[in-house]
Amino acid sequence: MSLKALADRLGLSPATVSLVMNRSAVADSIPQETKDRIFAAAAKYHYRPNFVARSLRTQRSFMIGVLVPEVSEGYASMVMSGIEDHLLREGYFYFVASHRHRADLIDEYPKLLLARSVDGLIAVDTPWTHEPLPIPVVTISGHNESKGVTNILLDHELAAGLALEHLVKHGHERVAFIKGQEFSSDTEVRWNAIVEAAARLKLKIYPKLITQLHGDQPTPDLGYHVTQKLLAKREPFTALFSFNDISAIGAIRALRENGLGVPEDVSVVGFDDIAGAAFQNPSLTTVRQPLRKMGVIAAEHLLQRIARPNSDSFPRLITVEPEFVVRKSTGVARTQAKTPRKAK
Amino acid sequence: MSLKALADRLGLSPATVSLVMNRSAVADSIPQETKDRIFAAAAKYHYRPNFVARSLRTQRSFMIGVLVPEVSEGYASMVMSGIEDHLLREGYFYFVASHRHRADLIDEYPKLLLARSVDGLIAVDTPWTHEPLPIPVVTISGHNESKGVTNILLDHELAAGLALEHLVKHGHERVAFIKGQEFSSDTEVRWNAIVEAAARLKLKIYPKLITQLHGDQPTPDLGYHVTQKLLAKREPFTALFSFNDISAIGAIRALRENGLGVPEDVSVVGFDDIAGAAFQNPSLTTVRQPLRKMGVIAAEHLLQRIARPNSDSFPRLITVEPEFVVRKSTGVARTQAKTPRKAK
DNA sequence: GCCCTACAACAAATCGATTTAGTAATAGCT
DNA sequence: AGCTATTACTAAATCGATTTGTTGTAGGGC
Repeated sequence: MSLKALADRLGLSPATVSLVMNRSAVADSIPQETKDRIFAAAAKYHYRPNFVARSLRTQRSFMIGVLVPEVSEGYASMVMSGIEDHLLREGYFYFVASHRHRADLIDEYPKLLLARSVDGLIAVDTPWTHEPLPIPVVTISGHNESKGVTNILLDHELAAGLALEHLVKHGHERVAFIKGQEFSSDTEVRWNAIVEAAARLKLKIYPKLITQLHGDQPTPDLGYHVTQKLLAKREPFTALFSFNDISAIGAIRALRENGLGVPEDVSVVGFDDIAGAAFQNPSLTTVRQPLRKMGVIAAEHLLQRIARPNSDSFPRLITVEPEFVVRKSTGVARTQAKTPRKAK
Repeated sequence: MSLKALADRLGLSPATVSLVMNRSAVADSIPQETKDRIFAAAAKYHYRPNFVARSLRTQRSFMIGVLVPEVSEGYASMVMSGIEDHLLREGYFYFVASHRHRADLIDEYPKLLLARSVDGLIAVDTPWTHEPLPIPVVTISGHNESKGVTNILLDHELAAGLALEHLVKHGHERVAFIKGQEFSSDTEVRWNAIVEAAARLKLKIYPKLITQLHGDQPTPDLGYHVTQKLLAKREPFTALFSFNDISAIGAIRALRENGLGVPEDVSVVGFDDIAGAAFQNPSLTTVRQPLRKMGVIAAEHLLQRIARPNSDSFPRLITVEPEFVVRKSTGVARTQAKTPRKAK
């Protein structure tokens, strides 16, 4: 049922019907009786305006593009959940595209989405080095200074401080670190924050206790392997601060297999507080990112920018605060750091 | 840069440029030299056809709607990952809408998506009782007989058989069951398959050992609570077969808190094999659903149906096979089922 | 009786592509 | 020369809405 067909049935022109349906100011002069007739007919025939046609005419599609590394992974999907909440409430739909860290896709998808006439773009955990786009862009953990981009970032200084304070307070002096992958946009900022917080807390960082994740699959295996290698160095430590919960889970397994108890021998701190963190065994002490909230904030700011196009007065940076969640994977440091026994 | 603008620069009509760009048969008579000029200009000015305009004219949007209960949850996001893989490869984009089991949204979203001119719909783990839609619909674990719908279902008979055979083989005779929520479309079918397989294997099912999940949040808490209640009955059992991995994880925690070891006192079998299942402690024995693959299959069949509209010869039912994954949460049954001690 | 304003509605252009039904010019054939 | 066939294009309709700029008509003021 098109506008024209509806207008024909009413004996009115499409223009009139459109004006009334959209509550245009021009329709003020149209008597209530006629309006009611139009609304009644629209309801009766289940008229819904064709969005494609409307988009073509108004140059507004009410569609948003969302770029993530991978949908089937806790971080991105929590953020998406927040994004969706707000967008659908406001009458928008969104496309999801996951690039799996492939540079060609990170480059191509925004263009494809643009050709689809999306009104705006949200990039989650995706490095953003694009030329300025003709539509508003919001990044979450994007870490960049591109023109026209609103960044939503965690306060990594606070995050690092909370985690290290917790460890220091429990007597840990030899702390191992698992850094994030090269490609992860949080990696560098997070690490700098850790170095800074450690200095402030007079916690010495031992280069031999620093490892880094490699590989782009979001599985605990990465943390497992990296921890195995760390243990092979036989460099004692009483705590481990992991880049994310997924890796922390793998790390715990590796520690266990090497005869080290968590938290008796080694305290483990994760990052993110993904859905599964609380239900690990032991439950994971971790730095919670307000992921859903970050998604909501991203959507809100994007829609605000869409509503006021070519206004230059939008925030470039929005910081959200982490929360430290103490669970069972951390405890008081052993006086003597234990070296692993060989895994049987 | 529109088609018209491009045509103007070339001194040709939009018609010609469109015909050539789309490699229409009508353009066969156009000399290669002209075609090359057109392609060169298109590349030079980065011409990309406006999808909205094209959709309006051709009545094909190359957009798919995907309906899920919740994006931030392992089951749906694994399936989505498979769906996305295939769709983007074929030049489609997709909208995601999560209904969180709200009946009004389950009813409304398909209509909204239809008004958006999607070419097809995939409903994941969503009961489907809609009137026939004018576009192809594929459901995953939808369990229904609606007209015009392609169903993709797990072979629940096989799944139940695999799990119960494993338990029976290990000497389990008193097996507790956690059924799925009322609203989950898999619940009934799965349960029927379990009853059938149990009969075949001469495994007695004790009504007192049957519990059911309640609540629509995808957290282990549901499994935890239900298992607490089960234990409160002080009805002995040596194994527990849970509706899904998430609940199994919660159940394990409840068992532990009541002084029962997994798998020493109680063997636990999950369902789905979500990403975290392998990295639980103990790692979870579970029935693996090929979720990504189910997503891919759904997308494939949907696109096939879109390619051949008003053909009635499409499969109504596609069955995929589960795989039984033996890990560390199951073992040989205790000769004497142990009753829980009070949690301290 | 004439002009002006307000009212109620509509015609037509527009968004950017696709696609059918042409047309003009040249070539080929008898 | 006259006819058809081919070549190389193009005009115009169309998809379904939005929106600007009219157009009659009725009523009010003088």
